[in-house]
Amino acid sequence: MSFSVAAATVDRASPVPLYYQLAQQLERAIESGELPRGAQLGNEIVLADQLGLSRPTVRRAIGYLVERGLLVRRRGVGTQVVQPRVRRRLELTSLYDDLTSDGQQPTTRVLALDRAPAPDLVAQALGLPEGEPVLTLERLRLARNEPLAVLRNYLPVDLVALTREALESTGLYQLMRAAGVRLHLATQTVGARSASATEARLLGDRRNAPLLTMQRTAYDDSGRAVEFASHYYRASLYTFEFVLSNTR
Amino acid sequence: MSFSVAAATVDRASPVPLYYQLAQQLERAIESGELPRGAQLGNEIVLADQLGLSRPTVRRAIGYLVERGLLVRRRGVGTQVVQPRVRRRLELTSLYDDLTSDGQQPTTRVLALDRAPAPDLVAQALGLPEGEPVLTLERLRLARNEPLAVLRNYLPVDLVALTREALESTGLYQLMRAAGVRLHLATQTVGARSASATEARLLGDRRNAPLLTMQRTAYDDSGRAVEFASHYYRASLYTFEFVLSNTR
DNA sequence: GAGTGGTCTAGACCACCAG
DNA sequence: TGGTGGTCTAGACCACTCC
Repeated sequence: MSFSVAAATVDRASPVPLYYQLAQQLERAIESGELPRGAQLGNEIVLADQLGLSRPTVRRAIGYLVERGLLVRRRGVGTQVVQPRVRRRLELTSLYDDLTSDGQQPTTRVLALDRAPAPDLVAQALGLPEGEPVLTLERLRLARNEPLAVLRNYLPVDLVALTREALESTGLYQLMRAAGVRLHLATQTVGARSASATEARLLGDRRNAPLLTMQRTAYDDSGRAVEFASHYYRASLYTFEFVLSNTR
Repeated sequence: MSFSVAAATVDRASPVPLYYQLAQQLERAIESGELPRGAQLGNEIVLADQLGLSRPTVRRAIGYLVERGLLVRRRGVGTQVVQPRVRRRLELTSLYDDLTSDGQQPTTRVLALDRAPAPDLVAQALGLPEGEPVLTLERLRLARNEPLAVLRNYLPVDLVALTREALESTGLYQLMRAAGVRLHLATQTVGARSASATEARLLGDRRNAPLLTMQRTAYDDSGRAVEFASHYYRASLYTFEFVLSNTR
């Protein structure tokens, strides 16, 4: 059975690209179960016709969802829904955003917020001279009143003005975006280690408890390094999930 | 200074898509340092002209590299090289492939290879009835003669014929590909925990040593689940690295 | 205003898969 | 053999950035 996506419509007056409007509508249809696992999407040319779009535009929308693992295309066969229960692909979002959208009521305690000379590793990641002052930030993140992670971030001093109040009521990435920083790219390293006594105390866990660690360098759309982060999470409460796909 | 990519050529007789040929040549130029960090790529229309390609084809090649974090495009400005020292994006490859390409001389000891009823978690991941027999596989992976990870895999019984010999001389994914399985998509969860006494003994590490864990369900291009894996790695020897990008 | 990438179109031909 | 996606072309117009 080939599903008709007649419900989809695009708004040509909107500044949002047509392919993206279509992709979002398809994504919603998949997440709502309207397009169940295995559903055929129907051939691209007909689809384009129904929507009043060209085939390349429709293909681009489909390609976006294929890339994110929601659809599969097979030549001679068609396009099908792969994953009804979608895990969101690990995206360029913050822990705060993720917890909020999961309804986990994140809270934050600012442990430190000041300017300090950049340690070697940080200076190197941000492309600054060693010892250059950087905005240095340490936060304890809790979810449902349970300590979850310690977040250490380093930012160029001129990037964004931060206050304890702002940081306790929202996420760092939201503040950066509000300050006009457009995050574009990040490289991340995920590992594990045992908690030191200090780390264990902060997290309310036992010494040597397993920690999940993440280091990240984020770049804006000009290629400038705008953030270095070194975080650790209680492994009993947190994991990273993501989708890998093989579309050339 | 705008770099001329006159060196690039495409072979129209090749079955490899033109955009992909171009993308690979650009990637090599970036990795070799021929296109250093910050280099301008030069305008798309001229580039297309020089290469004898259409602009959409050139854009597709560039878009592929933007997606992988090697290039940045800015409207009104141009396309630049972002990352000279590229970390390979976490891709749908096996640990064996990764170690081989890093020159780390992986070796494998097969600890178990048999058919057994699928545990609940495995049956659910593979979409099989509970207790259905599955190919069950446990391997110890070493790099430079040092124990690195224990790999446990579960596969549908009819998928591929495996022998201890084959598994000790190459990677599982290579064997699956050779058997005609086309891996297309995987969902992964990365976490951490402490090693049990048994796990520690296998890895030659101490009890309670931190482990990095990874669970993966992989699908072929028809959307069929073809592998469930539950692996653990010595955290002192292994990390996951990947690039996140924000191209819609 | 000049130059860049961002989007979109309307075709064309090919490769693969199923019946 | 017919239908599907995969690739490619040659344009067009727009939005943004910088001078």
